[in-house]
Amino acid sequence: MAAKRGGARSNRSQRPGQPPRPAGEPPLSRQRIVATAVELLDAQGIDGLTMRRLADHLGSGVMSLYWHVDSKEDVFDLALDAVLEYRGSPQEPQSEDWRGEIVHILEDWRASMLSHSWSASLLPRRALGPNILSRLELLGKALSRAGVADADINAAIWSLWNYVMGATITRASFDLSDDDRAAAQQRLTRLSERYATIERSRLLLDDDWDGAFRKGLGFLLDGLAPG
Amino acid sequence: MAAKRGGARSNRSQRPGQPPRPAGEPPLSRQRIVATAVELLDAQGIDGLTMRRLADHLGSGVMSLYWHVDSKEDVFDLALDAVLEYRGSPQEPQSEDWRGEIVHILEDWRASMLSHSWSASLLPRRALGPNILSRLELLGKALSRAGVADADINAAIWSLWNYVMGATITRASFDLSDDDRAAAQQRLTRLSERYATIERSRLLLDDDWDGAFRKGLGFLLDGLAPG
DNA sequence: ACGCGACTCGTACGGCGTGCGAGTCATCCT
DNA sequence: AGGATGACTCGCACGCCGTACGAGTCGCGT
Repeated sequence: MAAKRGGARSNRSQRPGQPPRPAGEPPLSRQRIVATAVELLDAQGIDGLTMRRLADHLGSGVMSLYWHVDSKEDVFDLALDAVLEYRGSPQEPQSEDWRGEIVHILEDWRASMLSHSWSASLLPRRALGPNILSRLELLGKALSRAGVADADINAAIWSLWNYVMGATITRASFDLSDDDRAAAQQRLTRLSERYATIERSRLLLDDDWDGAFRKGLGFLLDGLAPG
Repeated sequence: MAAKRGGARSNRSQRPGQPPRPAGEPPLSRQRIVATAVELLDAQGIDGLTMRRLADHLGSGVMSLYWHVDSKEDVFDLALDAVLEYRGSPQEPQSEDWRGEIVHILEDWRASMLSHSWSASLLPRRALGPNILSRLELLGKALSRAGVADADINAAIWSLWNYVMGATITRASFDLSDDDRAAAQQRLTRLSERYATIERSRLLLDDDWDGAFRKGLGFLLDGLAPG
């Protein structure tokens, strides 16, 4: 009763005969809306997505969107899950190199999110879509094969999830402000008595994000499955 | 030139003689604005903070706020940093239990953010305020004392930061949806062939967040400073 | 012929952040 | 004393937002 219509739209294409579309635009559909939303988000960031702009890009009226989606929140959810689809190696390698496999899963995850940088700051407040769950499942399987005790599996999964989320979100948000970071480091230097250690290590200037990600992930995996 | 006035407001209280305030409200000030913003955020969440509401609670006109802050973004920044102030143990323990110390720093950090749950989803897109830097400095010192090599210090700091951020953000966002999680787990069960592993481990039902946080942190520290 | 469901969309409402410029009042300079 | 200055407050108005509502179109089953 809340919305005009509950959840399951998408009776797409059950249209029996081809309805001759004039020429201009293909018909509106959930998929087309989501795809366009992702484009817009990629191009303009989170604030760049408005229902009006979305409708413009689709060549439709604003309110038509609401037949296919429940709300703008809904659009965010769909766009996020769409972007996080996992195209893993097609033939399950099932190798014994569980560590390499886990690293691969997580690096791919991070890469997916970083190539749509809005997704990092979006994910925290959204539900887990099916594509996210698939990734978690994959991770769980790999950990299990790696010999992590059943009792530790959940903690292990969450640890890795936490690490990846934190790293990705941090990376995505620092990315934007390149000379801000230089400025910040300078501020540190000026106050070097208060921030001696991180000033010395040049924490804010270090920009080998990928290396740092791998290194930290290595530490974590060392702890998770020693030997 | 961008804003009417750059950064350094805050010539507060340099007023020579007490200007006799009538009785009603104390004068507007950056501090009062930030404090009220935090109250509002705590009570109503991120969307609950609007400039109009903020002004109402302060008993002032909306536009008066803009004398003291640059923009709503500015208010967010200030509120975030205010909430993340570290009130550590007053007498630096300087103990040899570096591990306990690190755990304490990070648990306190997490607790600070969780007690203002909006902060978790806000932090990703903001600059590092002085209070955040202080915490990083503390962490760096402790790691250094723990014997982490200079070359690894940055990676270690970021690893712990990532872990804490990820864990906190995840916790804060899952918190809100308690039976959503039950529903999600049920969905898993229905599709148990696709999600066998995480269904079996009851990943989505496990709600010992604090325990999982400590456990995962333990893993990471094991990897960071073995022995 | 007619109703019905799927779908589209114009209008309108209430709320938002904030630019602008006018108003108040204590202080300082002459 | 008189005027200028600067700190601060605030009402108005603009353009944008998400979306409730209800009217309109069109192909189909009867």
